[in-house]
Parts: sequence; C-alpha cells; structure tokens
Amino acid sequence: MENKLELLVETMVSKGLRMTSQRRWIAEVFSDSTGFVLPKQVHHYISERIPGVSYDTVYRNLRLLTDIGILEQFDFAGGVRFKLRCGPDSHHHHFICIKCEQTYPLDYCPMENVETTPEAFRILSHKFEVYGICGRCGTD
Amino acid sequence: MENKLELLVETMVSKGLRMTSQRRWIAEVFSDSTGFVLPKQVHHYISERIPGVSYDTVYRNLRLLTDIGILEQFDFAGGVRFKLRCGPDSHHHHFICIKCEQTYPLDYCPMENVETTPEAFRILSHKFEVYGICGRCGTD
DNA sequence: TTGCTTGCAAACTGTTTGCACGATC
DNA sequence: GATCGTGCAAACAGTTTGCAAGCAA
Repeated sequence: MENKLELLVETMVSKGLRMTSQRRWIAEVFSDSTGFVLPKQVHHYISERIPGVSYDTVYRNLRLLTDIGILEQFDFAGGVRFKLRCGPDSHHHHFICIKCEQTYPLDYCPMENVETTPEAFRILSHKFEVYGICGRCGTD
Repeated sequence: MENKLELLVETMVSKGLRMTSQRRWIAEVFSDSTGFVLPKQVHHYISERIPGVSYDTVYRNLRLLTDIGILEQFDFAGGVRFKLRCGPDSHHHHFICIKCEQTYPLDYCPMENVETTPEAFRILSHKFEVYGICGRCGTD
C-alpha cells in the first residue's frame, strides 16, 4: 500500500505537521492495518525501527493525529485503540474480529430504523459494532 | 425502590455472597440508579456511609458482581463504568444522555436487519448505543 | 470456629506533563 | 535561526495484588 502511506504523509504535511521519522513510521503502521491498534503495538513497531523511541512521543502523535481527523479513537475493554478514520463521506459501521481485530465494513446503519426517541431526547451520535470471529481466524 | 434493593440483596445472598455493609451500600447505589456509574462514584457514595472504605473493596465487589451477572461493565472514554444488568429476558439497547448519563431503553435491535456478513464471519455479540441530550438536561 | 471479606500498603499499567536538547522547515 | 518535536524523568490516575486482621455464617 505505497499510495496509502504517501497519501497519509501528504495529509499530515498539509495540516502543518513536520515530517519526522517517528511520524512516518506511525503513518506506516496505520496504512498497513485496517484494524484497531493499541498504543503499545504502535510503540513496539516503531521501536524496532527507531530504538529508544519514547512512549510519550507515540501518545502525543496518536492524540495529535486524532485531533486533526486522521485517526479515530475507540474505547475497548483492553484499553484505548486507534484506527485510520474512514472517509467522512462513507458513514458505516464495522464487523470486528475479536481474535485478529481486523475490521470489515457493515453498510447498514441502524439509525434508519430508530423512530421513537425518549421525550425530548436530542440525538447526537451513535455506536454500532458487531463482534465475532472472521473467516481467517475461524479455521484455527 | 425498596423492593429493587431487597431483590438485589437476595440475589447476592443466593449466589453465596456474605452480606457485608459495604456490599449492601453498593447494592443501594445500583438500585437507585439506572445510569452508568464510575468506580470512583461508588467509592464516594459508600465512603460517606462508611468512612474509610478502601478502593480495592469497591473494585473487588464490582468485578465480583459483574462475574455473577448482577452488573454489567461498559468501556467509555472517561473510564470503565458499571450498570445494573437488565433482565436477560429483555434484550434491548440504550439511549444514553451524555450530560447526566441516565439511560433510556431502546427496544429496537439492529441485528434484525443485518443480513449479509463477511465471508464466514461468525457473529458473537454486538453493541448499539445512541448518545444525546435527554429532555431534562436539554432545558439548561 | 471457619473461611470469606476487608483494609492497608505497595506494586503496576497506561497515560500525561515540564523541561532542555535536537531536528525540521 | 525560529519553532516544532523528541527524549527523559517524574508525576499521576486507575486498577490489582499479597497479607494479616476482622467479621458473617
């Protein structure tokens, strides 16, 4: 996925970020993965390329990339995870494999069918995720 | 909600738990609330009744009550939260007010409309939550 | 009395902050 | 060269653990 990485890097630069090697490797982590990644995994990946990277650099950049809309943060039981933000044009949800943690798009949005809301409840957002075992992991 | 508290206490005893004052107050927290509660809030509530309760007692019991199916654990951005488990017979989801954190039942289950799954994906569970501002908080 | 529960203290994990040095533009 | 980014160390919050003493059954 060369193009995906380049696109990410360009986006970061266009947002005014300086392109450091740390940030380039972070971009590579997410351009290679369609799943949810732990900060710990990001740090592990980068420290193999840049021995001595610090945890706070990883955290700072994950937060930064989330703030500028490149990443998306999810709160799971095992800790916070990050994932490349899907295009804003394509609203959808995900099937999530609880083994390999890869995600698969789910085009259906349940809000289409939510008609009655509690008295004067103003809807702001929603979360819909389906968990299971994907085909690749199910054959183990 | 006298009955709700008594029912909770009975359930705990029937599961073989000893009824300590700490546990009774924890039961009261959840029989009074339909919302999601932080461990910190539970501890605060109890320490007003039992000065000096320890955090680990709160945590131990919240985990215990979750294990035996009395409570349910949710992972939110602000930390883990607990909530009385809704009856196993009544599967439903929730509207959640992001201000007061009260919950309102949402009877519709989106799984009814999920027909196509990824190749060989075995569905195990799902999460569906609608966030917003409830009527009481919206008038501020 | 027996064994489950608690409180204490300490450890631990994940995350954040201040500061001086180093790198990018 | 000015500014942004990094590494370090330390602080911090939430959570978990081992152990001795306390309490419910």
